[in-house]
Amino acid sequence: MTEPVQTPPLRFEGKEDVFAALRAEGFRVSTPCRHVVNALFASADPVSAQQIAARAEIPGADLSSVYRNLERLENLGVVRHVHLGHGPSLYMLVGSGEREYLLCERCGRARSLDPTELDPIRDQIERRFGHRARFGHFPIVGLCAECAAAE
Amino acid sequence: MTEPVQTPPLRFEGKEDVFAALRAEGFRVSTPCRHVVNALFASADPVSAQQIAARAEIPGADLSSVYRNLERLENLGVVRHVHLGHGPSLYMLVGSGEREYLLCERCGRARSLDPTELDPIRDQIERRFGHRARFGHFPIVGLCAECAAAE
DNA sequence: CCACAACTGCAACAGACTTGCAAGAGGTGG
DNA sequence: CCACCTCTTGCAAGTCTGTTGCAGTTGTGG
Repeated sequence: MTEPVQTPPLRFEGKEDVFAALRAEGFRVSTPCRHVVNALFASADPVSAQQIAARAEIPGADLSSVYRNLERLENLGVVRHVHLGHGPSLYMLVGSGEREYLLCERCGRARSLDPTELDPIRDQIERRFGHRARFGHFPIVGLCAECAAAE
Repeated sequence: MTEPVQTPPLRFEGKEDVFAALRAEGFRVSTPCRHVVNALFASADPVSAQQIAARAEIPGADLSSVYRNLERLENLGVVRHVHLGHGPSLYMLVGSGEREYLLCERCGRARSLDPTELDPIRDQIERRFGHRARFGHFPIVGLCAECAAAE
């Protein structure tokens, strides 16, 4: 009925791992589900639910099913979404373990980082302001090197 | 017709400065406009358009007018808005000059900073990743000291 | 291959804006 | 101080993103 709570630290090397994890939790691997997972594995950049639904692969993919599958995958720890301010949420694979992101507000590309890479920055912010930054859910928005050069 | 492009580096010490700036740009200072400016000056924390419209001060304040005024004020450089992920955009006074914000995703409070305070952090990010972070439009989201302690 | 709960697809709904337009009201010139 | 002109308003309708209810369909364990 409701989604299960949390996942053990799983690793997802490929689609089959994701499907296996879903089945292990009692979820079913349906056609729309496969479609969403395929879309996520097919794109290096974060994608919106609209973009997933619009893929040629399955013409009649229903948006609500896409959202429901994304939500499930997010609960499973396979997917994360970020908010770029305006526009829809963008979904991306977490891969294995926690990731944090530098998001370019111009080209929309996300650069994935190991959280330890941002620890010095997080520490510096906490030391100075007592604010514990969480870049996992809300990435560091700005301009990537290319877009900054093009400004 | 359309909003003018950008503003010179103005300082807004109080409501009257804002009204004067509006008039100087050819805009009119109407009742809903005053209402929005009053609401912004009355609140230390960022507020949503809904909250502004709902103020007791003027019962029949129309949401679309609030949005239109906020947009104008933002073009004028008086107001900035931030996205807390879910929920509506939150609007706040820029005050004088640029500001950057630490936003608590739990209590919604924004801590206003002088941009120079974040320069070391911005520099460190740029040095390591070539990513030019812009915290003005999208603040650093995380937990403020109190909420972090309560976790 | 069966049964049955987990999904799907559809349609309606919700929240946050946005837009079109006729009516109304700042404010400036006379 | 009044008239006029244009900027603004208020309302209604529309858009966009996402959510929910429900009847029908379909994976899956047995």
